[in-house]
Amino acid sequence: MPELPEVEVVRRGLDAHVTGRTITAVEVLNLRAVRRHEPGPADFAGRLAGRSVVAASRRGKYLWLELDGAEAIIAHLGMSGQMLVQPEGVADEKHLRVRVRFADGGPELRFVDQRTFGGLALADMVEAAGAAVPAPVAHIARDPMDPAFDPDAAVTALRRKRTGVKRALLDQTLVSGVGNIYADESLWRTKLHWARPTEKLTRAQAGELLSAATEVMTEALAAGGTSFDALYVNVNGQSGYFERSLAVYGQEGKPCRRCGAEIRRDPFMNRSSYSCPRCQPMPRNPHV
DNA sequence: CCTAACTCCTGCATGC
DNA sequence: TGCATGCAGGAGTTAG
Repeated sequence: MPELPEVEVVRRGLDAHVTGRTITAVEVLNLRAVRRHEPGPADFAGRLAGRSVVAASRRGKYLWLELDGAEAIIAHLGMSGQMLVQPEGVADEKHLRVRVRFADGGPELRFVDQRTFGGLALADMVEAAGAAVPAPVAHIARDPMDPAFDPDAAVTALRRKRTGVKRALLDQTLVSGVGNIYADESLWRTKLHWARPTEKLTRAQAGELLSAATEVMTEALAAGGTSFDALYVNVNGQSGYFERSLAVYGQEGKPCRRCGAEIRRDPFMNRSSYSCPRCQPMPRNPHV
């Protein structure tokens, strides 16, 4: 599932293959893919023709192609979204949702998404907390890879939230970029149970958790991202290799690599949390 | 204002 | 074999 490292891999691919090019035509093959673009698919396609891409940017799991004229194509990959750069004429992917053609006649950009949780939209660039971002991203906190990321402010935000630590870590308005996989990995590295109430966290513990998240995502990025069941691929259609390095996520029943206890899976927010029962003991007052 | 549940979607694995 | 169910889950929306 695309979290920060996977989205960053895609951003780099887009920067290399799309930045500097001029759009000639956009084809929306699935309405749901542009549902966040309020004026509708015709408006989306019509307003993109003739525009130039000046940069590929990212905050957390959001990425966007900045255009001339203070607008951007904002993209969220959801669970299964892919940005593919394909030569014209290559057979359409089964779940091709949007096609973008360019004036140079080179490879086209394809948004492919099986589960359709992702989508594209055209948005205005706005000023938010000293940064220029598309309007729909204004409420998203800076991620740990952002040069302007403020760890102390993030620690304060996490501890102010009255909930379990994993819920807080997944809240993109506090710290962005972390999803279910890297949340579990970060908690394991910090030896914290996912249901630990945030108000019981010391500043030091919250800081260690953020450091662990930064560390694990940095390692994943170096490996090209994490991938399962071939749903996530980078801009050229290649999967990452970080899944081999996961300590707890998806490892139910396997021995903890630190203590040997069997990794457990708990239901959490209609999904799963993986943890080591010995390294990450359940708190006395779990916040489920 | 705050937190948590709900909802969207497709494909694969599992069970009866 | 076929059908129902569960699971993967990010984030906007709604409810309390």
